[in-house]
Amino acid sequence: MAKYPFSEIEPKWQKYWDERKTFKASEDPSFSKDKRRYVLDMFPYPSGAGLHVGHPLGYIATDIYCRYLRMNGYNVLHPMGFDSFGLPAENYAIQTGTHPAKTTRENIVRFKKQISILGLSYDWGREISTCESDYYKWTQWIFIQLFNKGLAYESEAPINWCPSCKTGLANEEVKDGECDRCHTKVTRKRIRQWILKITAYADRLLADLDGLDWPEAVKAMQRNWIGRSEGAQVSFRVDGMDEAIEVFTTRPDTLFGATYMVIAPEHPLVKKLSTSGQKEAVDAYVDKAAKKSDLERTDLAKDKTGVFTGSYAINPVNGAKVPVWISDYVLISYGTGAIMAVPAHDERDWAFAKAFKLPIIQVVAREGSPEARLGACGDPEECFAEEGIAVNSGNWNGTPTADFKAGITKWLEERGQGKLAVNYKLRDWLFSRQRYWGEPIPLVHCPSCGTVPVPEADLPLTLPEVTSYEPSGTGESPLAKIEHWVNTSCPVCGGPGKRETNTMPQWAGSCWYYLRYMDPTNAKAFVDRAKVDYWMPVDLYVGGAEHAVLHLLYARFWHKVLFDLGLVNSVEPFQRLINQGMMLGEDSQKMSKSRGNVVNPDDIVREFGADAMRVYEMFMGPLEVSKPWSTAGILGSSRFLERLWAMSEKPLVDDEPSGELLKLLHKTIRKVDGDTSTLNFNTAISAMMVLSAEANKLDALPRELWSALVRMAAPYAPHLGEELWFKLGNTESVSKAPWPAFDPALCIDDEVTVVVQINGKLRADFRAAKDAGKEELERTARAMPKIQDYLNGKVVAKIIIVPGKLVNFVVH
RNA sequence: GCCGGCAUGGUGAAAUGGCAUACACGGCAGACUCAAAAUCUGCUGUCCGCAAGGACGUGUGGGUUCAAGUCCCACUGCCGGCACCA
Repeated sequence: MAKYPFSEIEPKWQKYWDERKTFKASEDPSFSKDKRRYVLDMFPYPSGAGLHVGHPLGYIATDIYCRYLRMNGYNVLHPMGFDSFGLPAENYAIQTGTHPAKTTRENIVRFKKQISILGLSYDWGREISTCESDYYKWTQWIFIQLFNKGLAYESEAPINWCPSCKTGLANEEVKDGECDRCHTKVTRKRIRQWILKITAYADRLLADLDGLDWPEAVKAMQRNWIGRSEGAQVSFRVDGMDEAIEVFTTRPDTLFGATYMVIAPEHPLVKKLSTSGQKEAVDAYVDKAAKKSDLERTDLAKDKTGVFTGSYAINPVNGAKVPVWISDYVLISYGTGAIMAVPAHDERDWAFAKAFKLPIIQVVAREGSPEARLGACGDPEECFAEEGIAVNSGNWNGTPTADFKAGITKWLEERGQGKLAVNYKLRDWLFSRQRYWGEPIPLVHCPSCGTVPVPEADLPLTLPEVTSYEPSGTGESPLAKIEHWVNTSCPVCGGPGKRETNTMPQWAGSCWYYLRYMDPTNAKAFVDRAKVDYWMPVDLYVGGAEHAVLHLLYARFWHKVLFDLGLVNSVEPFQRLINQGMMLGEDSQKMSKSRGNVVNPDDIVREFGADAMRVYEMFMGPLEVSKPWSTAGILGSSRFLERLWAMSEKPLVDDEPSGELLKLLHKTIRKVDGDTSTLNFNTAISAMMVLSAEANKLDALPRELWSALVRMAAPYAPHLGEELWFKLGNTESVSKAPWPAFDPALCIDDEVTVVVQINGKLRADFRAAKDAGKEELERTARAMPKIQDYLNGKVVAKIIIVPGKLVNFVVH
């Protein structure tokens, strides 16, 4: 038997789908809301590097699912587009002078070609590309909505700076003190930046995670990243000054143990608190801290450093005078930038107090300890950071931590010296980049009107042509040098103004692309609300886990803002999320050029066909887990498809399949149906393999069985599916055919194997009618000679009988 | 250190608390063939045994249960994330 001619079949059907727009989606009102599905892939950055077999994994999965849904009568929105602003094209432009738009468009063509040979059922009529001005016009428009809502602000605080990418980075883009993209050590730099106030949505970004059908790991990562912590804000009066230091603490119950305070080197009170004697030392320390990178301030510098200001603060609970220190272990960006230090109950304060010989007073004792009963103790030998019972705390002695926290917070509040407070680890989003290839931020700086947005009628504010793409590295983008572009008139007063020269980060375009797919050519609005109501929210979103906090957090933030503006219908954009696992190389290592273990999908398609590659990638194991590629392994999937092809050459008969085979058919439909709907594609394929192997034993195929098998296989191997469907005499795409139905009555076996156990160990089995009663099963089991041997001379203490399954004799 | 996940044959893996290893790769044997490829059939967890059969077996150690890969407790290893966040 010759190999089935996939190299002819596959292009033929791709052309057929393309010409007939088989997968075009429209807002057809005849589909009820519950018969509509929006299935989305994370869109790619069209890199010039080309794909490896792991890249299309998620695309194949969603494609199978969409084809399955269509056959089950759903109206499916399944679009694809390109995240096309980004540094690689810009860096290539710097090297070669080629305009990034040109490189990007070429890469998109290449990318589309490479994925289109896989037979993916996208509605390409909805394709979008974030770097095209008819798209980014609306990215700019949304930015203006954020600006007008007060959610965008300028700042000059020190930021994360990547010296290699020559741009500022958001917190989320820094990993282990390195730039997430290029792994260069991040430094601190003070330049003017645009920041988005994502922290204003921290509580909702956290709370709304609960209702999402997302992997626990991703939800946990976002919860961690948002990092909500509850405590108290406490005010410490500065001795001899009309000033107070505000601190945030999660342990107000340890206030009696606060023996000193620490403010960050950037704290606004640094100058005022420094006494003349300490001024020189303070200035030197602050200067040194400013030069340290975040990495030096954290990972590398576990040894505590600091300097005394010379000033003292008054502890509100006991009036004690405590010294105020400056140290870079306190971060200006968290809480109030100042802490009360309780060395006995905080590891960091403990290390600092030891280093500078500051007093340590224990105020919490382990529950049940002698100290807890006594309410007092001597100098502690180690730091105790857990909860317990208050000691050395005046009237509060004996109070458990939780009660103490609540009580002291109320006590402080009554005296106007504190209140309940919630803090988030999440920082505002550093949103501007000092680079060329991004959306220009549509703002004009006017000397008399301030910063004003570009009027909607003037959007898109397009990128000007430049002669050099090179970033200046000084914190100005290449746009700053284009005078005719920078110099403009103020949209409010008409006077001279200057354009904002920062551009947006790559995340901007991906924050709302899923909305534009619904209405990709709308020139009047970013999306028509009626279309949003038709499709949103996204029912299934599939993509890589690397976006767990970055893209997924940013997009959720923008979506909530759009919701608040009444522009979208849901508080969350992506109801269900699945992270496809990584495809490793044959050596079980991450697939990468440098390791030389990259497998190219073009080669696989040429040798085995796209259908075989699709089926194999889904057959390998669960979608979510990482697994190594095996070119030898694809043979099994290839053989399965070849068997289907060979079976299609057999004559068809109109008789019903024989009893056992009919049951197998219906059980297979039930299995494949269930597993496909839950994306358990590997076990669905396995079930089809079993059915095809059984049916292949016949010389002539029952038409009903064959038709069902072809339709079940079609979402998985769509080209072969169409070919076999037409070979069956059909004249319309199998994607328009109904998914086969199963008869539950035919899924039940008349006779089942019942196993017999002695003390839980399997000793024998027998066949019995499926509905045989307990008495009958026990009688049959007891009658077996082998079982009689085991029971002989033993006392049967108990018999467990599960009808249709087993008989277990418990003996001794 | 904290948070999340994973651990089953030579390999990818399957298994509503009820026959561990379905399906596939690889391997072995056979059929077909002058021969090979392709295809088809059978066998393939480990150990003992000529066999019948038996013992052991899902990272480790405990536990719950008539029965545990599955539930509970403690641990080990690997992967991912966070990490001076008060």
